[in-house]
Formats: sequence, C-alpha cells, structure tokens
Amino acid sequence: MASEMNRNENSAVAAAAAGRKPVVPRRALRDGVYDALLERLLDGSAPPGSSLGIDSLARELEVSPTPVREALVQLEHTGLISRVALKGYRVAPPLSPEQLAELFDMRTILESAAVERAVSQADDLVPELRAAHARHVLCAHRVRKLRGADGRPTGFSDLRECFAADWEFHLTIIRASGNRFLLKTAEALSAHVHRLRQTADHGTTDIERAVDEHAAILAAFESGDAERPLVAMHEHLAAVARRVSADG
Amino acid sequence: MASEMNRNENSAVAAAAAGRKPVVPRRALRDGVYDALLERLLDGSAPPGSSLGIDSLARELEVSPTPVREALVQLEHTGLISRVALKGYRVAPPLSPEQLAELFDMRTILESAAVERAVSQADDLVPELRAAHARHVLCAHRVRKLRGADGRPTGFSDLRECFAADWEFHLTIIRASGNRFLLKTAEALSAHVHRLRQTADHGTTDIERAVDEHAAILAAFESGDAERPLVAMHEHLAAVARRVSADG
DNA sequence: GGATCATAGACCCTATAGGATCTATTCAAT
DNA sequence: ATTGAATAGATCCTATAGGGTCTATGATCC
Repeated sequence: MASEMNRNENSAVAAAAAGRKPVVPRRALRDGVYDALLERLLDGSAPPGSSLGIDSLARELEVSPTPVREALVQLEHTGLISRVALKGYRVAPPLSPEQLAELFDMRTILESAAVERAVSQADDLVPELRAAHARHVLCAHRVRKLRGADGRPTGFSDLRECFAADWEFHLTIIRASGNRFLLKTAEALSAHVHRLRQTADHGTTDIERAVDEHAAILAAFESGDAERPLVAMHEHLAAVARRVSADG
Repeated sequence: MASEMNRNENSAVAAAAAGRKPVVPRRALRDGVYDALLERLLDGSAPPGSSLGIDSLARELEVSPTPVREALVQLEHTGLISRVALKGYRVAPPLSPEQLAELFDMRTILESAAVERAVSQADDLVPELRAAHARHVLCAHRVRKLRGADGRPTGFSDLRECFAADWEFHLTIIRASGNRFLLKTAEALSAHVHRLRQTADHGTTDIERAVDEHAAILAAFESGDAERPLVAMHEHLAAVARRVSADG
C-alpha cells in the first residue's frame, strides 16, 4: 500500500509541495490570455481609462469569456486595471505624482532591505550581478548603435529588452536577499515600474545613466564594504525618481 | 474580517481609479465566494494539502463554477492556495520555519518603514491608535472573562475578533505612513499572518503579551520621541516571532 | 428649450453542457 | 508478486446560452 502511494505521488505534486516549479511549465489558456493582456497594457495599446470588455476581448483573442475573466481577475491585483462590480473593467489611469512618489518610496524600502541582506552573501551575488550587468550593458550598446544609425530606436522591442535587463539587475539583488516575500512583493510592483517606462519618453541618455549607476552598485558590492552598496542603491533610486518625475 | 479586507481593497482600487468614490459596496457572487473560501482557509476547515475542487465547491456553496473559479484566482495570489495547471487547486502547506522567519523579516521591513514615516504625523495617528488599542484591550478582556468562566474560549469566534483587533492596530500605523503600496503589501501578507494564528495554539497569555507590547508602542508614539516607536515595534515583532516559533 | 421617461442596445453575471485530461482502480501478463 | 496496460470515474478547461443591469439615445411633456 505504501509503495502504491509513493508511486502515485507525481513529480509535479512533489515539486508543488516543495515550492519548486515543475520541470515543464504547463500552461492553460488563461495564462496565455494573461500574457497577451499584460502586453497590451505595457506597450500602451490600451490607453488609460479605456474599458476592457470581457466579451470583446474574448472575440479579439478568439477564446471564450471564461479564461478572459480569469486573466482579468489575476491582472486586477497588479493595479494596472480597476474593476467595479457589475460595471466592468477599465484600464487604470497613470500614477499620480503622489502615487509615483509612494512607488519609489516603496522601492527604496524594499531594495534597501534587499541590499542589506545581500551584502552578507556577496560571494554568491557578485558573479550573478556581473552577468546581469553585462547583459544590460550589451542591450544599451545595441540601442545606442541603432539610434546612431536610424536616428531613433526601432519601436519598443529593443527598449523593452533593455528595460527588462535593467529590472533583472534589481531582481538579482532582491533574490540574493533570500526572502521570498520580498521577491514576491517586488515582482508585484514590477508592473507599475514597467508601465511608467512607456509614459516617460526615456531617451538613450537615461539608459546610459542607469547603466553607470548600476556599475556603481556592482562596484560597491565588489568592494566588500557593507555600507557602500546601500548608498549606491539609494543614489540610483533617487536619480531614477528624479528622471521620471522631471519628464517632458 | 474578510469583508473588511475586501471592502478596503475595493475602496483602494476605486481611489486609484478616479479620486474618491464613497459608493455603496456592490458585491457580485464572486466576492461572497471569496469571503467564504477565505473563511474556510483561515479557521482551519480546509486542512493543508486538501484539494479544492471547483465543481465540488460550487455544489457546496450552491453557485456555478464560474464565480468559484474567479475567487480561486483571486485567492491564488495570497499564497494560501497553490494551483497546478490542468491539475487543480490545493490548500498550500503551512509555512516552513524558514518561510516563517522570512515572513517576520518582511513584516519587520514593512512595519519599520511604516513607523519611520508615521512618526512625522503622530498628531493624527495617536488618537486613531488609542481607539484601535482600546478595542484590542476590550476584546482581550472579554476573552479573559470567558476563559475564567468556561475554562476555555468558545471556539474561534472570540479569538478571531481579538486577532482582528490586533492586526487593525498594526494597520493603523501602516495607514499613517501614507504609502498606498506599503498598505497594499501589508494587506497581502495579512492572510499568512492570520493563518498562523490557527496553527499555533495561542493561549490568552499571548494575547495579553501582545496587548502590553502594543501599549508600549502607543506610549512610544505619545512620547513624541522619534526613535522609541521604532524600537518598540522591533521588540514587539521579535517577541511575536519568538512566541510563534516556540510553539508546542 | 430643458427635463423626464421610455426604449433599445451592450455588457456583465451566472448557469449549463461538452471535450480533454488526470487519477485511481482493476485486470492480465511476465 | 510485480509490472504494465486498460478502463471507469472524477475533475478541470472551454464554449455556449439566458437573465439581469447599466448606459445611451430618442421621444414626449412642461
């Protein structure tokens, strides 16, 4: 009897119980719909305030309303869309200056705590951080090349990749903190962080500034000092907040 | 308590959508199912690891599977349930000691930041905090009376109310921070905080300890000092972590 | 001309049905 | 006795249909 139970215990079940992800990620329709809707919200296809009709979205995406509804519920907790019961979903308006300040205040809270906890494990962190930074530098270089040739970056695809590399640098530090709740919260905030990329017309100068400041953070971790990474991160976040607030 | 959480979340979303909307809280079936399921998860009716069948839940609650599905999606992001695509939902296992440590580490991060930001607005905070603390004291007194009469508190209803008052004290401070993201994150963690009440057999002694420590925090805010509330909060959270970790 | 009411359309919410998948039991074969 | 496949049951996922509500347009009345 016991052997049967052991045999019946699937690897996916064991992985879920242990908190690990299954080897092959299985996806239902609702996950694909979620990605599609998130894409629309992030690249500005859906202007703020526009209504998200369940039925119309289902027709556009060629699925039934049910997975659309599930994806919208999942999207609701990101803050990108707002729901009024018996009235429907709408794209949330862009963050007010006050909310923007609160967002960066929150980022400072979370990432400062992450840095404080990551310095003790700098040996494991520094190599990963170097790799993440290298990818960021590579993207920035490519964007600059494209800009030099065409005079303007081609759409959002290259910029998005660069922004993703930027965010990945931050996530690497947060992961090193070893706190799953911290990581989960940061990921929940990522939607807002990515959305304000599209609002502010970030030129390549901002990207280069970010690369430089990330380099300073990396160097601070490499120095082995316990205080310098924290101040470097503080300066970086404050600089990003200034650049975002003082947009055209 | 569940309805309060949901109402707060809705008001926050409405505020983020378009200013203030003191509308009557309209509720769809989905919200009621969410509350019912949260109730089951918090009072231990659903043991960890048990499967949450959509169809069976729909039959039990006498609704169709669709609102059940929506409520499960909404519940998924709280961490109380885990989903495997094409396999179903299951009640998440209780937090491991490591996760428990991370949870309290996260609480320390968030609530320390909240205290730091709340001290500047102590004039507005102190009256609200006094009221919240009074409700907590009242609940604790009633629980002690009941315990003295019957020898044991009647079920969870009274204790739950007391725990809700405890948490409301913390939320009051976090609200005073003026950071919506901080508040939203704390509310997201509340599910875990409330769930571990049921696991550990908290006697009335723990409640009294919490009341005393809350009183110390309140006194620290009343003193006008900028440092004392922070250390009082630190001591409180550390004490709670010790009491939870050293359970029977 | 302005306001009120009625009607129509669109939408959300809920319920039911069918196809596909997974789990568990059963049975046969080595 | 253990392994393997096959079948039955249950469950999940998706699609479709109907009831109720909200919004918008147009007509009527003051």
